[in-house]
Amino acid sequence: MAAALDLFEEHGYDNTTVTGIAERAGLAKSTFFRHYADKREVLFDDDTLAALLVEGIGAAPEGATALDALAHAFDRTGRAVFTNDRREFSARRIAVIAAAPELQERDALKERGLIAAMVDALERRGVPDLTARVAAELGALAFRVAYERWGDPAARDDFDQVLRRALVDVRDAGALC
Amino acid sequence: MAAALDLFEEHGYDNTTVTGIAERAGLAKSTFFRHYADKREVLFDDDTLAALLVEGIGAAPEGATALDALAHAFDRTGRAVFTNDRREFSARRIAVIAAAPELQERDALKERGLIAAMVDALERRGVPDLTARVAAELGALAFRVAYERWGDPAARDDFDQVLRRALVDVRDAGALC
DNA sequence: TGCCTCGATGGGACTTGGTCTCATCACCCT
DNA sequence: AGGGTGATGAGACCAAGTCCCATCGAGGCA
Repeated sequence: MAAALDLFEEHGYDNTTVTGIAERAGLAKSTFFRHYADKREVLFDDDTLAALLVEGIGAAPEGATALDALAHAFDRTGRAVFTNDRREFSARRIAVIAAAPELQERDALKERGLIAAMVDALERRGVPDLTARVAAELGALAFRVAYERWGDPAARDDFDQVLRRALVDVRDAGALC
Repeated sequence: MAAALDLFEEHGYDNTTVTGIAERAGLAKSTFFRHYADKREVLFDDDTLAALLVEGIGAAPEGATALDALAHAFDRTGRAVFTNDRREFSARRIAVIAAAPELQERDALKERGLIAAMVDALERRGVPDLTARVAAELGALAFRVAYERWGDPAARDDFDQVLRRALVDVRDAGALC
């Protein structure tokens, strides 16, 4: 993954071959595809996030609203996954993805997966379907906003704080619609 | 596009080759790629939707809130693009996309594009950034819900009615978060 | 020590998506 | 009749992704 990120930065996604990535990492092309389903996946292989979110939503206090359950899950998840030593990496990753449509595509799909997982977890709490979908969508938006803000080198707060703040901002903005 | 939809239904997306699609349509492979940027794009080549939405948002009455502007745009757009004779086609298209991850990926990216266009149009009306993002996200959700409901063969209403209804539902659900 | 198993890797053949170039063909204009 | 022009066909070519088989190294075991 590190080799891929380097090469994508240096030559662009399109001008980087899987053979090149593997070579740089000291592996064969076939070994690359044994670890990643395809070239895009090399920047998206994290499944732990969804699992943690689902668990956190399930563990939220009984009477919490949908967005409160999300806030609870975010608090438990944020700092665990996005440690401060990954901040610089996140910024580089965001920049590379923003420059390659194929990576944006994968990013959008992964986000859909996250949203679907959140909707599932909310519905298991008894939240009605459409409410769950709206809440998950807003949660995902807050997450994206937080990820961008946190990736800023000038930012100093931990991810969970940034995320909580973003969720409040999104909720407030939603009240103005 | 018709040839592709047929073959995707019959053999699945993965087991359909571009050569096969072109053959069925009486064309050469190179001609296919002259019309569509890639194999996925054959089901997503519609740019008019975004343009109509942007225009509709710009034309909404001055004092309207963000979601009201979206509702206005939806009213002008709905029936123009999604005529009743395309209802069956939409249902087939949805089913094919749901069965192929690569198509879902493209679908997710196109939706992001639509959202970005709506955010732009809203910001040009003076709507603050985060409010615009929330509104566009909710609008996209309403759009997706409406597209699904409208594709149901049992549905009888025109698309713009279904869409308006979906937007109200989403707004109500948002109030419960 | 020698043998065996097993998971991870390397290597290479093969299919398909996608790009590019060149030739051809139909049509239109004068 | 001739010459431009835009759409198409044909095929070479590259890279992504699949598949199969050979190899290697780390234990486990007699």
